[in-house]
Amino acid sequence: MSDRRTEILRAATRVISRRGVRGLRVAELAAEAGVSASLIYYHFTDRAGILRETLEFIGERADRYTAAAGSDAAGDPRAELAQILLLELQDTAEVRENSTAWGELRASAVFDPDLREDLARATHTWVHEIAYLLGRAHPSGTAPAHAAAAERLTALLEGLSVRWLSGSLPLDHARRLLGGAIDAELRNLQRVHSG
Amino acid sequence: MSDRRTEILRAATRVISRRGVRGLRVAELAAEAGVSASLIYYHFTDRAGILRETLEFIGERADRYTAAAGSDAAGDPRAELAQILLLELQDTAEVRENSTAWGELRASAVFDPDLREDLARATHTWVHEIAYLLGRAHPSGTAPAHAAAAERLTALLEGLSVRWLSGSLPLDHARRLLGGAIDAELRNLQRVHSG
DNA sequence: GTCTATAACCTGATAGAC
DNA sequence: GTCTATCAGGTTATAGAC
Repeated sequence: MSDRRTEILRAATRVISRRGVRGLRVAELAAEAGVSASLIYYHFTDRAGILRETLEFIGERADRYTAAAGSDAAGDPRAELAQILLLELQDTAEVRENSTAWGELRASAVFDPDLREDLARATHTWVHEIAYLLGRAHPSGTAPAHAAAAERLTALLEGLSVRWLSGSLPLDHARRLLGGAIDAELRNLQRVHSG
Repeated sequence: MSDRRTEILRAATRVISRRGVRGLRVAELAAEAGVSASLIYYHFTDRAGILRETLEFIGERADRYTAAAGSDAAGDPRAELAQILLLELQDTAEVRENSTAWGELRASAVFDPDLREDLARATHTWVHEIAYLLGRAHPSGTAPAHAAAAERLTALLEGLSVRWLSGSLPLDHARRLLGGAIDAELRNLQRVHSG
C-alpha cells in the first residue's frame, strides 16, 4: 500500500516529529507531502482525522519493529527484553519519529480526554508484553512483581526518552541508565524469589 | 509581591495546567486573570515573554515547596528523599499545576530549542539535589553511583507523573511504584558497596 | 497602568473546476 | 482524486483614550 494516502500519513509522521501533534499545520503537511491541502481533507475529513489515522499508523509501525527486534534474540528472554527496550533509544529517523510522536500523544492526552482511552490501552499492552518477557526471564517470580517491574521499566523508558529528545540527556547516557535499571529489576526479582 | 503582574503569572500557571503551554491563549489568560489582553502585553511584551516568565515563576514555586518538604524530615536522609520525590505525586492543585506545567515545558522543548538550555539546567539542579540526598543516605557509595541512581529516579518520576496526568496510571499505584524504585536504588547502592 | 477597539495575520475548512 | 481559489473564525499584537 504505497498510494497517495499512505504518502500523506508518512509525511504527517515526519511533520509531527518536527513540530509536534499540536504544531501540525495542514498547510505544512500538504507541502511536506507535495499535495494540496484540500486533498488531505478529501482523504481524512478533518484535522482530528489526520491525527487519529497518523497515530494509528505510527502505532502499527512501532509494533512491526518491536516484533522484528524480539525475534532477533528469540530464546534468550533477558537479551530479548534488553533489545526491545533499548530499541526505543536509538538515533535513527524511524525511532526518533515514533518516540517523538508517542511522547506527543502522551503529552497531548494530559489536556485532551478523548485521547486517554486509546493511550491507556496501548500503554497496558506495552506493559503487558514487557511483564511477559520478565516472566520468561524469571519464571519463579510472582505475576504482580513482574507487572510492577514492567511498569517501572516502561515509565523510566518514557522519562529517559523525552529527556533525550528535549536535549537534557545524551543518548548513550540514557542507554546506560536504562541498561542499569533492567539489570537492577532482574536482580530484584531474583532477590524476592530467594528471600 | 502580590501585584497585578504576579496575579497574571498565577493565572497563567492555572491556564497552562488546564490547556498546556501550547494551548494557552492570551484572551483566556486575560479572562482568568480578570484583566484585559493588552495589559498582559504591557507587562510581558509578547506571548513568548508570558511563557518565559511563567515557567520561571513555576520553577521558583517548585523550589520553594521542595525545600519546605525537605526540612520536614530533616535528619533522616532516606525519609527526606522519599518525601521529596513522592511530593510530586499528589493530587493537590499546586502539585498538579506544577507537574503539568513541568511536563509541558519538557514536551515543548522537544520542538523548541530555545527552551532546552533552561530545561537542561533545571534538570541538572534537580538531579544533583537527589544525588546529594542519596549520598547522605549511603555515604560509602561512589559519586557516579549516586548520580546514576538520581537520574533514574527523577526520570522515572517524570515518566510516572505524565502517566498519571494522562490517565494511564492511578495516583496511588504510581506512588507505590516510585516507592519501590527508591527502595531498590538504595539496596543497589548497598550491594555495590558490600560487593 | 489599564481599558476598548481594531488591525494584521494565521488556520481550518469548503466550493467548484478539471 | 486532485487542484485553485476563498471564506469564516480565531489569535496575536498594536493604537490611542483615560
